[in-house]
Amino acid sequence: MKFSGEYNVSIDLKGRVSIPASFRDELRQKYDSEGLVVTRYKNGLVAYPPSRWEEICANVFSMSPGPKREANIRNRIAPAKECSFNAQGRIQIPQSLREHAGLDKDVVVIGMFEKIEIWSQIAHTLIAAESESMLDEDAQGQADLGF
Amino acid sequence: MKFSGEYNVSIDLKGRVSIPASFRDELRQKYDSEGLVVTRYKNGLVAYPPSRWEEICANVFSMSPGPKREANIRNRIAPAKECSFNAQGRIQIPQSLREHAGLDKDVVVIGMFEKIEIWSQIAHTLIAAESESMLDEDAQGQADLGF
DNA sequence: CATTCTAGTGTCAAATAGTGTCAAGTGGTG
DNA sequence: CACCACTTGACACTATTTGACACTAGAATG
Repeated sequence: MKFSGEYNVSIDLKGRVSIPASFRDELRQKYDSEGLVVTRYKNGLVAYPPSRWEEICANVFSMSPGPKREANIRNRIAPAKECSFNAQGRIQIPQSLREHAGLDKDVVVIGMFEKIEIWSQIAHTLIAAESESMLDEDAQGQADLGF
Repeated sequence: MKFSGEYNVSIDLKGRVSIPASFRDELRQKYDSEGLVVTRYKNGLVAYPPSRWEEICANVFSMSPGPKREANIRNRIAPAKECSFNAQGRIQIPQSLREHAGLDKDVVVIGMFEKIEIWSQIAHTLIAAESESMLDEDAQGQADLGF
């Protein structure tokens, strides 16, 4: 059972986000971890179990020098921060990441199997609507998938 | 734990930039240093622990004479300035470097493992957006890396 | 040569951000 | 409907960052 499900959670006045208990259980059991590595992703955030993050970093650092490697380092690796849970299961998200994602009061946390996405409610509404219309336009593709 | 994380800091009216406490701790512990060597880098600035800077200088000076060696000396080595922290953890950035990077009020400081980059907010927003669209366009590549 | 400007320094104190913890809400489950 | 686990808001406390101001050194001006 990987991370899954969509949760509306709130952010407290100091920038801490509650991570759903089911995700914390999963992390403890499958990854033996009490925290997450959070970084930028599009105009939201993404969080990985620390062990997964190490693998990703190793992959990026082994790329040959060039603009793609640099873009990954600049926009994914460098802004990343390991955040651990407090007694209430909240993580403190650094200010720069909160600003990047426009987090403020209402936040959506989504289990994406190997990773967890974190969006502001607004950004999530937008991206979900966009995805929905993409699916709409491809009735055949959807049918082929069995939907 | 090398330098990492992205911080929005401000520059005071005399051109001093606050360096995040986590970077200062790292410098003190791993490099036994109370300052940074700052120089030009693209249209921003980059800062190194003094011991790393010595190595870089040695590498440049051992190049065989030619336009590349000269360009390195002219644009990287010559403009560099060692800046030490004041009691509040700020460094004074020379005027010529501030002008080069267009620093004015809002500044972004980014930990890049062995070095620290310093950008004006505007320049950083631009470069990050550029990097982001490069990553966006290569979904396959990103998936291969494990993101 | 005296005076005025400007850039830079040192320091203080206010403002802001982050941490730890408690207890009140909330919603799901039996 | 009562219980329980989870989530949320709140508060006190600490650490960090920021704005302000007085002071110094050196350059520019008359």
